[in-house]
Amino acid sequence: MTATIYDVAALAGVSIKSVSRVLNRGPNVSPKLQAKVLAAVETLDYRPNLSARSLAGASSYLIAAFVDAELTLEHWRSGRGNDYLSRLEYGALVECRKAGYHLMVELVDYGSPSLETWLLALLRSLKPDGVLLTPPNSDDPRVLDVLERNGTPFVRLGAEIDLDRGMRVFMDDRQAAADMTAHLIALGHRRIGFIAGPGSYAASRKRREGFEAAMARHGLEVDPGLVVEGDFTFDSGRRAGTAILGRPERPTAIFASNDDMALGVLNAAAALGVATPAALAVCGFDDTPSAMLSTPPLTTIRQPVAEMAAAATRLLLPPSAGQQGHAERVDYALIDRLSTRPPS
Amino acid sequence: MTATIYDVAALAGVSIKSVSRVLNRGPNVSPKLQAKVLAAVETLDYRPNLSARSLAGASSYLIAAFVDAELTLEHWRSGRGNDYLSRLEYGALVECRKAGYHLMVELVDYGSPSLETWLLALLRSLKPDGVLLTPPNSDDPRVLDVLERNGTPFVRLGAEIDLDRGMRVFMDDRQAAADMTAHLIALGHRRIGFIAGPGSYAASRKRREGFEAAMARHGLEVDPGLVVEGDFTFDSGRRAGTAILGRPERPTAIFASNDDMALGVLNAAAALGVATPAALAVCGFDDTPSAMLSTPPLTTIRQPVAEMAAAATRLLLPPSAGQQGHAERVDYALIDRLSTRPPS
DNA sequence: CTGAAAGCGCTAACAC
DNA sequence: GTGTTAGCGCTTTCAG
Repeated sequence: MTATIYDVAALAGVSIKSVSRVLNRGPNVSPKLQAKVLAAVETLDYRPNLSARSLAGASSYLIAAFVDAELTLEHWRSGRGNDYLSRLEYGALVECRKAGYHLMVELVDYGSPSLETWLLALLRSLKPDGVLLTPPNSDDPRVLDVLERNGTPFVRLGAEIDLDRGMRVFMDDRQAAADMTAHLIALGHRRIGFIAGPGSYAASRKRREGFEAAMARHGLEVDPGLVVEGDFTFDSGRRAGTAILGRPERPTAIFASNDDMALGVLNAAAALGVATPAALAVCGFDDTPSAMLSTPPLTTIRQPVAEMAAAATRLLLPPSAGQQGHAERVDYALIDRLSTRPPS
Repeated sequence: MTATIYDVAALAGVSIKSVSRVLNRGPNVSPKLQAKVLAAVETLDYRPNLSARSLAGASSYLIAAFVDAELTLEHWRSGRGNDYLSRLEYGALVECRKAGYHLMVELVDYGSPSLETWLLALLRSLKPDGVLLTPPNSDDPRVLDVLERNGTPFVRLGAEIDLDRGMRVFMDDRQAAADMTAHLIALGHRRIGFIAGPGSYAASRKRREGFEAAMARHGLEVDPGLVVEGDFTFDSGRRAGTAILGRPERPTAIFASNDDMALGVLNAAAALGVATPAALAVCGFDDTPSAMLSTPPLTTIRQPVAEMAAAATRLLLPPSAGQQGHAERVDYALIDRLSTRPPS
């Protein structure tokens, strides 16, 4: 009932191999033959069966995105959503679609002791043509090992270590944080509070470095009492904000390492009767959807997750497929909204 | 190099058919044989190849989620994120994983004139064991036609028309809106503003009906000047809020049909110097991540998207697979946060 | 209860 | 340029 390659070949009066060649842009196809095949494909509304292709050939037309199961489940359970994954998926999906590929998101248990075994089994059962690795797992040596051993091309998003392994797509977190800090300084702020992310995240460390570097470059001192470490959640931001605003000499601005924490600061300020942005400028990092929905809307760094995913996917797809060692930097943008203004 | 079913059979000293039977829980397997096979599978770290399974058998171990391409891309471009998709994926992914299935998200161009052709081709090339349909496309007759013609089981999320086609999972938007309205009334509110969603969405209409029904049941009049239609965006909520709050007799509460619009109302109130929740109670619908990150945090209805997706996925998976006509209702929850309190 | 053989629909060598 | 022929790794008849 469903048309197969044989039906197309029969209708076009050629061999199945010719049909295959036309469909796969193989060499040595006369225009006439191509036209006949294409016409037959059209009439029969034929589409090659993915499984058969994958089974017979080297390509599965499938890209897999490996996502940390625990982190992802925790995000979802807590109702915090998973904006990162959502954006990643858009970028990857759009590129896959253009090229006739499909995307499969796989939850990977990075905590499992049998991770390697499990991963290898997954790779063999799925045979993806390429794998997208998201942080913090872009830096997991076990994953890199398995992928390399299996010969599967992969792109690491925001990787920080072993930079010569696989392909990479990243943004400059350090410079972005420095830019944001410089932006506050240009506005006239001198006492600036900073809420860091967990030190276990490479991106957290980079952002903090950028903040400190920019302050130093402008000859400004970082008051240690104005730097607090949070864990990227709203609550930790609220607590950190409350602590910082409770100090005898208040800062005129607070830079939080991500948007959720910045929103927590906004909440803390409201609770303490500190007007934002009049009495306190607040800025974040990531440009999550909530950032533009807050009052006041948040000045932040737009992390181009979707673009990163799109670039990464293109690296995995032909014709650029699998350029070992290739690294690509994508640009961030400072989004200037209403939560930052000069100190009064 | 990669272990196949032959390797397992050889190691276990049985035929490949027996291995297949054990793996597929087929009938007539002696415990001894099963143990031998399982041991061999373990040692070889064997995992059946998905493509081969799909090609040979009736099952592809694949569930596809059809998502509106245009809507999704628009969400992405606007930076609004796509919380719905993210939650959907969570629910579906978790269930798929338990059952050894894989999830594939496909962007579908519902605006395309060749939609049917394209869909059919997709179904034939992927051969998914089931399809998850998201609104507003759960109600697209062309999609339902293709799916039915192709014999692919499908579940419609939040469908409103042709209720006898396929399987369905839904929540009671009308009752939820009525509950929220009753909640405001119980708090002491009498003049209540309402911001409706676009009339083209079935859910919008239901929510509005629920609001009106609850008001009527409590003998309260709906002031037409206090009901404005938005388009589910923050901006439309802000505009609607500004309009409502600009009226001579202000309401003491505003119920927005989704969270983004409710956040817009919060923003409008702040701009007009109207204190929330002291002078104005605000509530939303959906419980998006932003709802708990706002100041004040938003009272809202938690739409159990993940649970709906999980339930839908279970309906597609064995043993319950494809119970034509089956419909399942999932429960919402009224999340009472700080944006609503009695009128002062 | 278990095994042998026949494909599923395609790609890839290898001929012609 | 184009066609023939083997498989890819599994499930499914159909025998035993």
